[in-house]
Amino acid sequence: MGKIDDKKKQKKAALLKAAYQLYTVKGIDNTSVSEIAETANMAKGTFYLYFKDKYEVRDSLVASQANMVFERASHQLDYLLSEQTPDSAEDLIILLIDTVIDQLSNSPNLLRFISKNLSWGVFSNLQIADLDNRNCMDIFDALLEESGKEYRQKELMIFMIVELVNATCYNVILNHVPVGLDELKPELYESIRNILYQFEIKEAIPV
Amino acid sequence: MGKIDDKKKQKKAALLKAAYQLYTVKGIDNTSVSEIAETANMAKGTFYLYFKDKYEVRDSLVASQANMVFERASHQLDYLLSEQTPDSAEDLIILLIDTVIDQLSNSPNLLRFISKNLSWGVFSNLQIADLDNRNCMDIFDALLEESGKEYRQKELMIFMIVELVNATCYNVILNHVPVGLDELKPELYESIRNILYQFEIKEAIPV
Amino acid sequence: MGKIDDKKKQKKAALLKAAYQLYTVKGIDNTSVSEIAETANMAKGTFYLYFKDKYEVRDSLVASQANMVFERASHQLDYLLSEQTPDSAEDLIILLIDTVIDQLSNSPNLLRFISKNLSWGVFSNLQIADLDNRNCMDIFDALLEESGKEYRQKELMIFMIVELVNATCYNVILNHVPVGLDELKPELYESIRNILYQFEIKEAIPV
Amino acid sequence: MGKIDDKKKQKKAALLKAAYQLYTVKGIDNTSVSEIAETANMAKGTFYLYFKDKYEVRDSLVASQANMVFERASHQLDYLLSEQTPDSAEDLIILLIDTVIDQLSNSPNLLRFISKNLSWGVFSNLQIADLDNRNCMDIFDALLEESGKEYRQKELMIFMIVELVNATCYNVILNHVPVGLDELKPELYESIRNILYQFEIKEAIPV
DNA sequence: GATGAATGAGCGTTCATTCAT
DNA sequence: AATGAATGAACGCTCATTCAT
Repeated sequence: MGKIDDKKKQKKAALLKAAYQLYTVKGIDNTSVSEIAETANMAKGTFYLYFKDKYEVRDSLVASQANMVFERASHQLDYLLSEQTPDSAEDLIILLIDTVIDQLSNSPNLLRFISKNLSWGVFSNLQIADLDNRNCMDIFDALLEESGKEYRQKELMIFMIVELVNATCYNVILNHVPVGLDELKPELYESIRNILYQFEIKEAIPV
Repeated sequence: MGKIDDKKKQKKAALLKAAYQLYTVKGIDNTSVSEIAETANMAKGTFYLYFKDKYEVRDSLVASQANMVFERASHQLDYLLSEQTPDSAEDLIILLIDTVIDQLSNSPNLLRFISKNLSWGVFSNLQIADLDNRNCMDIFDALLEESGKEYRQKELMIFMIVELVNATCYNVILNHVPVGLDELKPELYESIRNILYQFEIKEAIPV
Repeated sequence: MGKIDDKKKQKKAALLKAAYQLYTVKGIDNTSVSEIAETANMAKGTFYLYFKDKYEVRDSLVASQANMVFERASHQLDYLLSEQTPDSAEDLIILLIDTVIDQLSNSPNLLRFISKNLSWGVFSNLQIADLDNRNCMDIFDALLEESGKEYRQKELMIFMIVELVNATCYNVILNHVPVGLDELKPELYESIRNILYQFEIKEAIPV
Repeated sequence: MGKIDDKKKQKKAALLKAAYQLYTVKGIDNTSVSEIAETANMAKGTFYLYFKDKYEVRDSLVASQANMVFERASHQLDYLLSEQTPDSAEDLIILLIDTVIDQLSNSPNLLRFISKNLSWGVFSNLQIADLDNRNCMDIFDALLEESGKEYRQKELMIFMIVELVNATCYNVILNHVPVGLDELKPELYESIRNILYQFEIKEAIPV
């Protein structure tokens, strides 16, 4: 019985893989169900045994792809931390963001796909399988916790950081305007530090 | 005959209006030329007398809509300045952005449409008819000039500000996550001030 | 399943038949794919499962129809030869042409269709399935070989004969001008004999 | 009033000229009324003041173009006769055909257009304006008369000659198969002489 | 007479979806 | 479970024709 389930999972995976290739290259609107099935070496009708339509496939893909990015980023972060100690929580967060950006800059299609389809609502609740199903917010939270500092309106703060990163990287990586990624990064990270500082709760100085 | 030209302008305007309604509600990919023509109370063929295809309509709309937003913002800014003097160039820029945001928050469809279709390349070169065809960058530049301060990498700075505003407002206005617009604004404006400060060239303090 | 393949062949045959009817009556330019599908009692989309467009159907038809004519002519010739011996190679060729003409005169639509669409290039290379895939030229060649006579510029000779037959029969059979087929035939055959004689290599008379 | 009639004739002529250019290059089916009017520097609606549809234009063109060919051929023949005397009526006819062929070989579009659209019925009754509105048959007749010889079934004879010339030249000039025009001509003219001889009424030899 | 804006039927083609096998 | 033939609605687009100006 597990064998059959395996086969089904393989079919589903093949469809997802095929769809991802086509979506990122041609866009979802120019991709037909026929093409997805054909690319996955299946008959057209088989597609409908696994997905309602091509939009359900997209939703499934967005979640899994974003998942992978964060899993890889998390592993990369662990690796970096094993080698060197960062100076601060801010450094940690920027390290995390940096590894994410590097992944996206190596795969423009992935960036395009995620940026177009990943809303804040989905993102903030994204469960990361490898990390005990903690979601993205939890991960940021944990990093902030370790700093010993207090922040107000944490979700808004992370939201602003994430949107700033996403929006600027989208243009810079995909269109190379107005500057290159190397030029963007230092300014972007400086701005992130500023945002973090902006939301930091400073202890009243005791008289 | 001016009469005929008038009629043609009306037809074109009707098509643009119809297309705008449909694009904002259903997206351009799910809007057909038939629908646009029907909504504009015309025969399908008439559409093709005025536009090559639905994408030409979109491009025409993006430019004119963004144009309108900036013209209104500019007028609003002039009006506000006639009533009160801002304290600084930073205040001016934030005032400008604030009027833009208010417009967009009053018309979510407009926001959705512009956000989806206005790339940085188009935006930075957008000619504003009412302002002697100066483009958006020129307007920002002029505001910065008046401050008496010097900034490095102006284009990158403006790019980061615009993208931050656009991305955060898109989510907040359209999806009301993670906070409301009233909550976002003060933090957003504080971040903008920080970005401006970040790029400001500080004079070396003479010993 | 042979069953499914059978059904597909039937569908294709039905489309070919429908297209042939429409092409011969209205011409290919005035025949739409919709009509072909409708005439064949199919949905429009089904057409595109079997043919790229209406021109592919035409090419398929031209080949098969011309094929049929020549196969029937060949069989008819065999039959006639079993009953009576022709006096000469010229007689054989004229017999062959006569059986072709008779077929065409019995089916004006076939004549119209073949004449309009069968160029010399296609004709001269037409493979006749029943005759070991020999092409039309081979068949004429074989008949000429048997005569024991030698001909120069055989291809040009056959070309002139075929074109003369085709052009005159087209008018006579379809428009009955300037004479009837019965009146044309003897003169046409006499002309063919003359053309054959014209290209015959006569042995120099030894002194 | 003649002025107005002149203008009308000019418009009609412009439309015919435009249509001829388009028909010969793109074929009548791929030529739209819009294009004809546009090429003739007129509004689309004006076309319909002069012709019922594009097919009426074609019919008008076929007649006038064929007319021109024969007028030119006739003039050319007169000129040649003024320089040298032909040996016989057969020579005359072949000279006439030769001048026609040369015209057609210089203008493949004209050849394609005439061949496709000129049926024997139209041809045989074609009135040649310059030659006292005698038709093509009359011209051939006159040439044959001068020979002093008698021919039976003159119309059939001319029909066979014309069709043989037309069909062979069409392929040779437009497709260069199976031989070139230079190779075709001597054999074609020899065949024409044979056809003329075939229809010649030979006097019974008095005992 | 001349115009050209407007029409809308019709084209070729695609494709999501169904369903008999 | 898997197939893929069949469907037919809908698409983008063209164009002959009309008619108010």
